Amino acid sequence: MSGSEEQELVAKWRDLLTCYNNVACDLDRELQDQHGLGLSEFEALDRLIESGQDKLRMHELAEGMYLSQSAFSRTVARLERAGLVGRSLCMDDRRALFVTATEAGRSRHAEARDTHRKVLAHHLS
Amino acid sequence: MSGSEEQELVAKWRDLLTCYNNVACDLDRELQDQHGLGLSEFEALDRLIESGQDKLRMHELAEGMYLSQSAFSRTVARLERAGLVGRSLCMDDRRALFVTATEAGRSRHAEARDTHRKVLAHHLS
DNA sequence: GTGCATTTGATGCATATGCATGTAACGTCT
DNA sequence: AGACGTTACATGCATATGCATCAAATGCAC
Repeated sequence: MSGSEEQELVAKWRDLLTCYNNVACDLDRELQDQHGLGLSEFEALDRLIESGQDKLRMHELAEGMYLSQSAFSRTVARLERAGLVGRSLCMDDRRALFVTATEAGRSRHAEARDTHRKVLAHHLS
Repeated sequence: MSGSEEQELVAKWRDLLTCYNNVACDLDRELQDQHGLGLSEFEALDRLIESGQDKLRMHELAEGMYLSQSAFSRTVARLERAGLVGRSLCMDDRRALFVTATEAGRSRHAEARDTHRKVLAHHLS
């Protein structure tokens, strides 16, 4: 790999690093301040509701998410503690858990969605 | 903002989120395992050495970095504890501190640089 | 069926982070 | 010179994260 290719690669990475942190930090702060939701909590809730499914297995919801399994587990636990999702046993496979958005979860998500989109538009347009 | 524009925006954000986390997580793990350096520590050391300056004020080094002031302060503190940088008083402005890479810092950086570039190339090419 | 690897989710632990705040030095204005 | 706002760093605190590990249920080979 040539020196200039390296430089390009590093520059690309630093852009990614900076851009991500700007957006993530701002997004997390806004969501937290205005809706009491962390970034990961919103992401999980958003994906759950946008899936159109009434309930998803933990594993299905975790799929495509950027978190480690443990961090995801705790994220859902926080959502549950906040009353925004519920968990129920899956009879087909008793290792698995279903996650469902509660009514409170749906309305919180609806409120937060505007903030989310606004911050994204501000940074990524 | 139309629905499809929103979708596009969200998709863009999720790509960024996923991509960043993949690279950052992998990079941090490799740097930590192979060289005992965290991602932020490497970034700080890299920027210090690449600057070509013998010493930089904390504030100058922090500039353009993605961390909060407190996180940056602790990152440099870790580098110092590891013997990879030194800090010295700035006589012009006694609030400021100079940061300098030690010999150990320079050689550690040289070792880690390959790993860094390799991981970046693997993810961003 | 039995044994064993695999899968699913939770948890202990160490650590990095952001926010708020503290401290000291600087600059300015009067 | 004195008062006051600003700047440069450090630190207390709460929290989110990853890794390793654990427990339980499942599947698979025999």
